Amino acid sequence: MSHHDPKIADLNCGDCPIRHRAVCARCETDELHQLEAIKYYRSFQAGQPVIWSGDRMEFVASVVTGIATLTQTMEDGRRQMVGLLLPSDFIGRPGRANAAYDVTATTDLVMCCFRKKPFEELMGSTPHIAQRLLEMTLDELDAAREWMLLLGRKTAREKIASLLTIIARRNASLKVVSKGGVRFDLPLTREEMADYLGLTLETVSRQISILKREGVIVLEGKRHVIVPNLDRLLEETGDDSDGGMLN
Amino acid sequence: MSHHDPKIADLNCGDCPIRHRAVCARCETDELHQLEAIKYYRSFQAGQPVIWSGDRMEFVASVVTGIATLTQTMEDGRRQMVGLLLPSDFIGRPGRANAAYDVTATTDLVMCCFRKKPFEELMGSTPHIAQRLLEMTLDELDAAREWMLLLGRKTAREKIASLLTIIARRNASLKVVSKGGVRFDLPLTREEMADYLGLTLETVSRQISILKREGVIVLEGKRHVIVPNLDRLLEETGDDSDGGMLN
DNA sequence: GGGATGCCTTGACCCAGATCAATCGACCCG
DNA sequence: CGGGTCGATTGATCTGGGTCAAGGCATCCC
Repeated sequence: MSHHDPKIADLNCGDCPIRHRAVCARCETDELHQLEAIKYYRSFQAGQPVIWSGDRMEFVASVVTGIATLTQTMEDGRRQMVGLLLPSDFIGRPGRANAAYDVTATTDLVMCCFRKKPFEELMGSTPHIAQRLLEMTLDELDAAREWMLLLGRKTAREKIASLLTIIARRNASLKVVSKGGVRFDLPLTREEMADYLGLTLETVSRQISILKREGVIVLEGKRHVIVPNLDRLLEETGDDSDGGMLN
Repeated sequence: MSHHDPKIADLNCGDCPIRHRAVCARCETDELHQLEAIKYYRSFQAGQPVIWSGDRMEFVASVVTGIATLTQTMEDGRRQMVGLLLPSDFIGRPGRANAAYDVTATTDLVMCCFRKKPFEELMGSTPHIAQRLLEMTLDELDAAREWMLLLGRKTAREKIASLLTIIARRNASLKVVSKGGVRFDLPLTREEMADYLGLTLETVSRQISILKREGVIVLEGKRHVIVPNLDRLLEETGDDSDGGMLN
């Protein structure tokens, strides 16, 4: 990835791919300059840890490119992923000194970081940042609650179908194939999928095989998924079929 | 409850029991007067629905006394509780027209409501409200993520112990008995506990019986719980024993 | 070429928790 | 008082997904 991303360190906020979806989305140009003054980029390779739970956090950040995960671990090693961070998602919590979760880069990752102290000060004087952060946090809360339904009540098959649907929906790099079909790469290993879904990796593997056998999905290698008919996949999620007109 | 709460409708914000923990916690007296001008109280009896998912919501609110629940339901009837709203907790989402969850009063409930439109305007002009709401939303997000770990990875016994611990910790009406022990009333039926924990009501009942048989808890009637040794209960939750020094 | 490693798949078996069903007790009401 | 309702308990049985174990298939490195 980095070899055709030559000068991300010099990236101008105006040209930033997440300019209109990240915490800075609502900022006017002068506010953007203030953020620009305290920002710096950090890159991580796929698989690298970004922070461990309990570590002191000197910064908050936005994901620019790549994918990171938030994970909680119990003493005996049981793990539950509690968040999937895609481009424009926010990492860290203003007003908290230590990380509450393990953060890991699952693909190559570029983050736009702000030192915490100046960011917090800027938030006090720039309502546009605080407003956007509130909005993003409310969205994350909704996503967390949807995930609670999945973890508490869905079957293994429904969990897999739901995860594939979410990746298909949120992933910018997806390609449309034919009418009603899409294709995309899985950004997670089977084990990471299991950690996200509250399953074991064996069950994930088996359910994917079953969906493949039934023609709901087609695999090209282990990671590339083709969904010939997205509606068909949607039926398997257990969710309200009619997209549930919220908002 | 209402017979010794004679004039809640006339309650002055200065005397409000949730004055220092709700959305209004950070407000100065003049800001409080502005909120006071648009507030009104609503009461619900135990068991009454407050709103159904999808309904138009004309207000946002704080829980003043009592307990409400947020629940999601799948078409086939599977239910998952996604939030437990205790006094000072906030209901509704600024900027959203329709409710995303079913809200139900599980005990007699009094809410302090604000019509949505004026509240949103006030939020724009009163950073103290938006700040506090952001803080509360971040706390709820953390709670939701802790619940994701419970739903995805804990055993039935650990789930019950965790729920009892949370109720013991958050419940103001709890009494301390002897050294290291507490007693309190369960605000939920077995079925509601099951909906919260991602279990069936039979499993909830069985696990409670087992904890009782082992002396971890003592029941007085169906609803009143005595925990002779809170540390003992804590050991059963599966959580880090040392309260996990965050923040 | 031939290990070694990482990720994935598949099979055999088992068990925690779901399901189905009967019973109990507290409370209410005619 | 007897019958109905609602919540809770307990038993018997079943099963979805966990656990344990054996390969498979790339990729990498000596």
